[in-house]
Amino acid sequence: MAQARRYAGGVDGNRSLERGIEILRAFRPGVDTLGNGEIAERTGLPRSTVSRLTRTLVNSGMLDEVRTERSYRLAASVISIGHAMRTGSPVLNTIGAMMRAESAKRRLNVGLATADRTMMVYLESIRYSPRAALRNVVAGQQVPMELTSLGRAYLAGIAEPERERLLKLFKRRSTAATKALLADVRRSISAVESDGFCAVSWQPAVLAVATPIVLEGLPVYALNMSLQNVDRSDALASEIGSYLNAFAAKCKEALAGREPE
Amino acid sequence: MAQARRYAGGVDGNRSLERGIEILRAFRPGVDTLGNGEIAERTGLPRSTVSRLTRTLVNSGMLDEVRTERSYRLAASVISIGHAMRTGSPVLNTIGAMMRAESAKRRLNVGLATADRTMMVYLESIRYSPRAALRNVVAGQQVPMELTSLGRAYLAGIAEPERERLLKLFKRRSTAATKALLADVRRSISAVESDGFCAVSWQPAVLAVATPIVLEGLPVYALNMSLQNVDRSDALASEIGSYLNAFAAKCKEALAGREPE
DNA sequence: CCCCTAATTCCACTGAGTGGAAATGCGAAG
DNA sequence: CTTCGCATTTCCACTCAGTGGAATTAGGGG
Repeated sequence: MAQARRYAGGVDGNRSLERGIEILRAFRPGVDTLGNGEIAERTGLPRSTVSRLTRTLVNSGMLDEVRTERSYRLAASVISIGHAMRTGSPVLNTIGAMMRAESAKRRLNVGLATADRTMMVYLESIRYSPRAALRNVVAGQQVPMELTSLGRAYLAGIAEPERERLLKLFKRRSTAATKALLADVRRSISAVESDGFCAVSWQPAVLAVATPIVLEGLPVYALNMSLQNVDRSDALASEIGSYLNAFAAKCKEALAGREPE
Repeated sequence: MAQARRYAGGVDGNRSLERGIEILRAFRPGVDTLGNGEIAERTGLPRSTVSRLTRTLVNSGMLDEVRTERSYRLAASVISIGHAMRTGSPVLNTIGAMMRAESAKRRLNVGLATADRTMMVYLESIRYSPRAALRNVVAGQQVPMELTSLGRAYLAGIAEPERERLLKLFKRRSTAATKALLADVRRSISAVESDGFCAVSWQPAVLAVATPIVLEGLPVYALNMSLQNVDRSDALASEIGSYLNAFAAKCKEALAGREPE
């Protein structure tokens, strides 16, 4: 009776685990609860399978069940694992404090991110604000790779084949202006290669510059500095860029010291 | 040849998914990389199984592989899921800003947490600091349930049978002073029932008071306020406690307004 | 109260997953 | 460069865990 479509993962890869992770991923930022039906829709999995997997995720503490509305939400466990990821990260451990100091010194925002598929994910984002009405740190927030300085610096830092693979994905998803966009992305990558950084303003009146951090045995990271409420100008971009280059050099030095550990 | 011990999960529950989650959990705060061997040791799973599951987790983006040292670390994906959890949380969305305002107004730390097994996990922790040398927000950080005001307030907020189940677990794990400790926990629970809050100083010179937040269709949360560099005094505790009660009432009002949504 | 919708459980089937053994890879020592 | 020793990965035959369509149950609205 079971007409399971043959699993493509082959000998490596565990189908149920993959599917369970897919279910967790179905909870995108902003969604609170999802019912099994919605999950089945979003993931394309059979409803009965979803029913069983969500139950397992509840038992494992990754989901909380909301009996009154027959639905689920991400449980606190996921942020404790996220916290473990951040405290484990040797890069964040080493340069987190430096980033804070630099933000205060230069009076601008400093961020550190790496890639999750086609998005950049902040590991840390320090917002400079003159008054202590500080923002909450947005660790975990995602921004699109192809539109941001962070993402383009990342692209400049990774190996050729992976870069081309990602560029193809952008082509597929952005509806309009693809050609101009891709050219712009490549221009940013060249800028990183020649100047060490690239500058982008994907949000109005925000100027951001970023540079890749490439270290053996670690994913490629991107470090950025940004400033709000300014007009984009090449002079300003290169000023911030020079700060960024200097700071990135200091970071790499610090990281080189503690890496072999 | 395969002599798999019969899976206890029965018809509900997916063994592979459970095991995969166990592997993610093996990365506790502070650990950077783990090899398959270490993971097998920590989880008690067969080495070959671990090998296959870690590969799946890499393919699913939850782990990064460090080829040079044949090991794995948590990938950025886990913090984006964590971020989704935080931005989805209706409680945090509603009272996050209020917490920040309250922290500034009362000049003390304000935190919001819920339970992950026997630990309390901060969803938000706003540290008051007179100078803007603010700390990074420690969302995701865990503190032991039985030793903290947060945890005891949580215990006071949950249903009887679940509470007794947890108390038994504490008995099992704490080596010394169990009896005195449990009595102390029960005293805190009584305090919550009579005064609305409990006060605990589990860290030297830090006074913390907490109160539960119980809402239909949501996990039980605990809200706390704390102050550093003070001596524990009942007068101070009840002063902060009254602030906390007032603030919690305001929070519950705000939450009642937006819950039915 | 009864229908309608959606989630859950049932069930027979089978291939996905298993774990011990063998092979492979990697680093260190000679 | 070769050999040894350890750890990880691959192989493989076996079988039970997992599957998904159908039946059932549970809610919620009229």
